[in-house]
Amino acid sequence: MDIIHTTGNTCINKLLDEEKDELFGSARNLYFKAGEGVVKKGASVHDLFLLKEGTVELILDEGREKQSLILLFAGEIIGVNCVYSTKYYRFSALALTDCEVLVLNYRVFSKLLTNNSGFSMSFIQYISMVNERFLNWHMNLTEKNSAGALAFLLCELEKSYGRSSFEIPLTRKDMARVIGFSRESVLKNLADFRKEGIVESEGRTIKILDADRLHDISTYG
Amino acid sequence: MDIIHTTGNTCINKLLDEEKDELFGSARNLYFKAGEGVVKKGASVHDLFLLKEGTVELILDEGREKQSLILLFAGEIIGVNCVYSTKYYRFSALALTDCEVLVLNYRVFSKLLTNNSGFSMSFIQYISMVNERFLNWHMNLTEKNSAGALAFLLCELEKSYGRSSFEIPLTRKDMARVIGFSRESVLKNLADFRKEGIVESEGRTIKILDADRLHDISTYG
DNA sequence: TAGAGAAGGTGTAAAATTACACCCTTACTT
DNA sequence: AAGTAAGGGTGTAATTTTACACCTTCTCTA
Repeated sequence: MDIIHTTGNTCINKLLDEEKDELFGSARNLYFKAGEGVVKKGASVHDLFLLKEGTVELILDEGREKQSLILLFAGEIIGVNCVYSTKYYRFSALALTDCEVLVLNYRVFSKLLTNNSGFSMSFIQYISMVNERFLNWHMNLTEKNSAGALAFLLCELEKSYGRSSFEIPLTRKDMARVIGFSRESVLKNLADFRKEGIVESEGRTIKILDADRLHDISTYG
Repeated sequence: MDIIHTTGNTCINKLLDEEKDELFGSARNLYFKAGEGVVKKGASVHDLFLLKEGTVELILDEGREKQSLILLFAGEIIGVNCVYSTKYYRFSALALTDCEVLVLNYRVFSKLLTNNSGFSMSFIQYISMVNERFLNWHMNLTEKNSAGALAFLLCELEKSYGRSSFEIPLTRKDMARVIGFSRESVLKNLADFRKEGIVESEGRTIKILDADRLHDISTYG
């Protein structure tokens, strides 16, 4: 199955220069340290948080926080689904790395959607793609066994960072939560991957040696 | 957790009378028998399928067809996420009951989105809500044990039909696929529910006796 | 009306995952 | 420098779910 993977939303490019000036002129930058909360579940959506740099994890921090929703990388609007539906965040976002967020003004954004039909059509495409990505992510993780889910996560990280060797922004416990399995399952599967020469891992440094094999495990696992 | 449950999309009500005439004038009705395929995964999205009557199941009919995506009831546009993203269906839709579908012309619909900003904003709200519903449905099923998942399904059906007693449009095997567990798990949990006086069930006739208890099992199961 | 097939149902065995217990190492704190 | 907390790691037991085997009922069809 193809993994739909937005490389960031492009709808803002549909704006005229003067509209961009208005949107960015009313925007401000926020910086978050790794581990900080970016948005809090239940809070009202006042503005749109465009993730310019870093990785965040979306979590449903309820009683049962077995599994996180998804990881978001640079280019995504955090909680874009909630902006025009519930108007409050349905989940929390946690910075996994240091993050830079551009806060776009809700009223300006909405006005531009209303006035510029090219922009609104492009935004419809964007949220449709985000929808697909969420669903795809979740289906990929929940239909798999623990090995397949871990392989999927590693493949996604490789793709997002564009390198086969990277520092994973998650502890083993975090990885378990993201893929919806136990910490022990992550450790055991990671040990298996090492034994079979599919990955090298030492602490947070992960190097994917056999991407094809990993992808197969992700697909058929 | 609140279950977001669209009672059908209302964005079409934002259209002017003449726009409605144009949209419905170019539309046609299709009728499907229970068991028939409504849309096929991989097919291009030519038009929008508005489900006027009946219940359909969305399935990712790949090799691993462990779990279906969601059930859709009257009022929903089938595959609305795909219309402006992938442009082809990412899943198949199967009629569980006899269905009536209103086929809306894609070009007319898109033109109205472009020309009527109130409609497009309302459509953005609609697809955001659909997004929420998909995610909520999936999270509810995958975070639960088999009893909780079955309880969730029964609660959703009760809510959709607006009655505590109904004919379930699914065989036990179907129910298993919808909630992502095995047929035996469904049967055993259903037997437990009967023993504990939570439901009565005889074949496809289901009567919910203790909705509160069922809801608790759904929430904490 | 006999037979096949689909559906509901249940017990037991097998498989997978989680939970627990415990180890080692590192890094931070006092 | 010792103590403690957090993270990585691994074996074994407990739990959950699935798989298998088998039975009954109902319906459709030859």
